[in-house]
Amino acid sequence: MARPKSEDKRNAILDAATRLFAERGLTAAPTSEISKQAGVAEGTLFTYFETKDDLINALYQEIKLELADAMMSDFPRKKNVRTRLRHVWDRYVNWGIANPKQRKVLAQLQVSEVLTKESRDAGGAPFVEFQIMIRDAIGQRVFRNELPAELISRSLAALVEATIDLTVANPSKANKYRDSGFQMFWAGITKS
Amino acid sequence: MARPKSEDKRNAILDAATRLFAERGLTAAPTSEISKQAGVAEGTLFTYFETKDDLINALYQEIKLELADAMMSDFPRKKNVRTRLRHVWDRYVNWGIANPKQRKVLAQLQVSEVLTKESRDAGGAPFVEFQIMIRDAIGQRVFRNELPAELISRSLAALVEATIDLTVANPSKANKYRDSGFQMFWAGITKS
DNA sequence: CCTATTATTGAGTATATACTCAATAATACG
DNA sequence: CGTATTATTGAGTATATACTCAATAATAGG
Repeated sequence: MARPKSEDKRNAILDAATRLFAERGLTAAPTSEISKQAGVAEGTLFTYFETKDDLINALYQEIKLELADAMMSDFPRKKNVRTRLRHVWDRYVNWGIANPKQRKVLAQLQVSEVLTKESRDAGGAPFVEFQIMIRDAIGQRVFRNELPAELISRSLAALVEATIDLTVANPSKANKYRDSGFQMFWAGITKS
Repeated sequence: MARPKSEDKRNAILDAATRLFAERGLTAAPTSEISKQAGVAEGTLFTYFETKDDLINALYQEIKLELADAMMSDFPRKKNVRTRLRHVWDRYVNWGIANPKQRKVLAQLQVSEVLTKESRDAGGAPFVEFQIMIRDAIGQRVFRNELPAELISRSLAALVEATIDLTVANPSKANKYRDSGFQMFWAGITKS
């Protein structure tokens, strides 16, 4: 294996793509610009990613992994469900505020037609521990009766996203939004 | 004014665009294909919409208007807040199930970079009555303290979207999903 | 029925951009 | 070192597509 690929260049390409996709959208960000901003020749981009679609799919998995890492680091496995959910909630909110471009790209990718089923599956993989927690809690009847697990995960994600948007628009109320948002979520899923 | 434009042709173009955008995404649907499916020459498309971006912006406003009409028709203005919210909830869910393509296009448009601020404002206009209802209810302390109006609207939208997705995946449980989703929403926003 | 005006057509154009490839440079390994 | 292998470069290519425009058709108003 003579002359290995550089992890740095790969990351530079993914970083530049994140910036440009967030600013201009997936299709309005040409590979020529991405490679220029990454500090490599355009041809080099294609030694790291066979096609632009491959780059997009790789970026999706990368960002999902970052998000999962942020959410699940120091996860308090021994604490009760509410504490664990609050942990995930806070980490997710913090990540979103700190990484607006990643968040914007993710929003575009979720609805795009270029993501393969494999990418979607791979993107979900880092969240299995979270999903297992939800299923366990359902088994232990922590939540309102008959609530599907997917409804719970999706409402968490949706309320976090709304919380982040509000916080970005009005940063001084960050703590208030974080609390109200979680209270609303928790009240919605638990028994009255 | 010799030879007027045809409302039918305009609608045919918007319909074809909806289909193609839903199937292939905004940028992968060429104007040549849109006009072909609409049964007009490509040049005709550009007499109805100056640019493709204009077409996209017009389509956005059109779909938002349809959705608002569906949600607010027969709106029970005299009934209590819960009943009114449930009305909106049910209509929104029904519209989403009946109009999967419109819903998919809307999801793409919300995160796209081509929507102008004017379009976003115009798209929100048909929902003012709904927004006013929320603000009134907040004034009357119907909801949990300190919940921002935007958090309420967004969580309704998000939970409806999740409910629709679940229903489409498992139509026999439509009624169950519709009920659990709304219960979750209502429990989340009202005082315990 | 005339005619001024505007819609319709579709072949043609200008432009953008994903991807290629021959030449060159770097490096792992013997 | 020497060399086989692979990365790097960037000018060039093939292709796609948004938009134009001259010719033609339709229609409102007189």
